[in-house]
Amino acid sequence: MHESARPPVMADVAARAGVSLQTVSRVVNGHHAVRSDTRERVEAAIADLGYRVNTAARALVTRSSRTVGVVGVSTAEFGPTSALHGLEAAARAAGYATSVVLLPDVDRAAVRAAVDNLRDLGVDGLVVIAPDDAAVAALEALEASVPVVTLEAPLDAAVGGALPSASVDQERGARLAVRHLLDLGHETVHHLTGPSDWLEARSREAGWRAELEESGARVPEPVPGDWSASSGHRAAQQLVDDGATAVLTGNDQAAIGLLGALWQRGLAVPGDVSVVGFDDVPEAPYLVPPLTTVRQDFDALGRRCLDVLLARLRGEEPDVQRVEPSLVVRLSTGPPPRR
Amino acid sequence: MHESARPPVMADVAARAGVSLQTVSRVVNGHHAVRSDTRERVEAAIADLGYRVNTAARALVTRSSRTVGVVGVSTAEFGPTSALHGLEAAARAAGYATSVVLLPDVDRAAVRAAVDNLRDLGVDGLVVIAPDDAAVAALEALEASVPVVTLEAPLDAAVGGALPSASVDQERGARLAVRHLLDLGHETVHHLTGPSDWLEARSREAGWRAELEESGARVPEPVPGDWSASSGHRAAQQLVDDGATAVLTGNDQAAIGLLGALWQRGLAVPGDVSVVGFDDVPEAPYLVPPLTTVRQDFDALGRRCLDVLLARLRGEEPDVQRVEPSLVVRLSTGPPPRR
DNA sequence: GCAGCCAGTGTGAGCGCTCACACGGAACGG
DNA sequence: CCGTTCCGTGTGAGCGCTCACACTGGCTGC
Repeated sequence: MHESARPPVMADVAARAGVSLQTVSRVVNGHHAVRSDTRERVEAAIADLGYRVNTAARALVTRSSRTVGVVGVSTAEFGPTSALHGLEAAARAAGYATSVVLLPDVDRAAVRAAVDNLRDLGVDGLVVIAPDDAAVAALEALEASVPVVTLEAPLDAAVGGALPSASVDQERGARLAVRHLLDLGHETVHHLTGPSDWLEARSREAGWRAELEESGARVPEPVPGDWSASSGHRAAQQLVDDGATAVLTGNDQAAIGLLGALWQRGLAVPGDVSVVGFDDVPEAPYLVPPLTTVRQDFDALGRRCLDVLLARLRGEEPDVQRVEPSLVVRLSTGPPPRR
Repeated sequence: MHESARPPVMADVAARAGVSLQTVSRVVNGHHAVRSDTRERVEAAIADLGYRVNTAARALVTRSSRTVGVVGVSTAEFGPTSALHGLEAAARAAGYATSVVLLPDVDRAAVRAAVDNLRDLGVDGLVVIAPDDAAVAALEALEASVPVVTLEAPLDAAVGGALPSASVDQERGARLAVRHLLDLGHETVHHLTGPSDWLEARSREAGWRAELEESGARVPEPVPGDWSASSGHRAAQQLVDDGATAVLTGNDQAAIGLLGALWQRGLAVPGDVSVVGFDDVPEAPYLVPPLTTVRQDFDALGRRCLDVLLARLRGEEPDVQRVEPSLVVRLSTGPPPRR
């Protein structure tokens, strides 16, 4: 390692190895047409000098920054966070850097601004982990300028042209949960929804409704929630008033809130009310009582999502990737109370 | 907006506005020495053409990418995640992009590789949200090459040269919790620690110990944990065997695990055992029972951390930033059981 | 035996921008 | 009325790299 004011550039390496710039470039980029002793000489020079390629210069000429941009929601929720982790790991493995913009509010203007930020950075592709209507709407227009993939915006989204995406089969997850509860003997299953402008929330609700209808069970009015524990807490009263014996919540956070509220009212879970969450957060097995929930592999989802993006960057028309959810039965579900 | 194969460049704008390249550059960079009608003409041309500056070209010549790199741990935990959100928001507000590397394992080699990745990207500065010993050790050597700031690695860290940092006063937080429990009448307070190679965990333990000692209370053997709910769950038996009546856990996740385990054993909280967490995750008020915990403002922490980094980029020697924690008393703490 | 080929290397140009500097002209003092 | 200052603008060079192409020499093929 030499210490000098200016970091070494390719020309320094070329001079030291006694070759041309072009040859150094070939070595750096793993080009095959280089004799192996030449390659070794260049590699030695690179190591001696502590040379590192200048990404800005490379990006300028190749018009590619080998960076993917991620637009996400600024919540510390388990799902989006884990998906980001999976995505970043996959991107890094594929030689891409990851630039993020985390939005507190996912309105149309904010998404648009975030996308512009990222585009100015020269990202090769974009992933949006915020599949609510505003985000999707903001995305539709600019599809042409840079490849965009969404996480959790299924093909059947009611909005115009389908964006390529990776998603968990939410509908199936919800059906699994409803089936489980009906099989336990519950007459019907109540649903505490996620925010209705989220595609995921709508898919879960659709699955819940479909499974109930197909089983000939009454479909109770869904109770609106917003993913948060506090919304689960607030919803408890209405669910109790409705005489719910089984509740499918939009996610585990909401289930936690509901569990807390039921406990405060002296209601037993699952004795009086069975509760199923959605996500399987790491704490789920340790809640009081341990939570039955629909497990989603967010990490895999993030990886899949990157696969879709890379396929698009290669010019392919990738399929929508589906990740299968599964039901994890713990102690928060049981037979309905006897009348 | 004109559609064309090549996106417009500065020269196109210059031609359209009838000025030189340099003048366009001045307008784009908000330079003052431009007559206002010239500026308006240039701005109109920019808007017409849909021109956007090419960051790669700018970075090449300015040797600054206006990007900060963040190295974090790949856990969906509330603290690091929220800090990242705060950091990114602050960076964006300051006109910086944020590139992340999220590591599943924070060993020395991984941190080094992550830092190299980010450095190759040309980041102006680096934030490390993974203040365990391995990370700090990996950081020490390269301090010179790029400004580094750590989140949660306090000045008094036992390791060599202090890195600039922003951190919550963990010791004070732990003292607050211990004080609260002693005031309730507990003879002493047990501690379920975080991983011992984490600086935060050690600070919390130090605060816990100091407060006990200063109060003349017995200092029980701390029980080792790793931040996870499952470690809290596992620790329950030992704590019960030790006759603990009050436990301070390393974080809220561990508290959740402990709460679950106590419930399974039929022990009442706070009747038999009082529990205090650390972090104040959004679910804390809804746990069974609602959790008394030490609140940390991670979002503010992230913002502060970026302030420190920006100060360093301006060439200042910033102070270590401290964020004050506070105790949030809920229902998981009460007087000790009567004998 | 010479056209043809390919592996291995070098050459020149240029990606889009900012920097240091040069330059003309209005404003101002003496 | 001329030197000095400033404002507004333009000029040339060059950041570090990759691209398309040109070149060399040893090899195959008929």
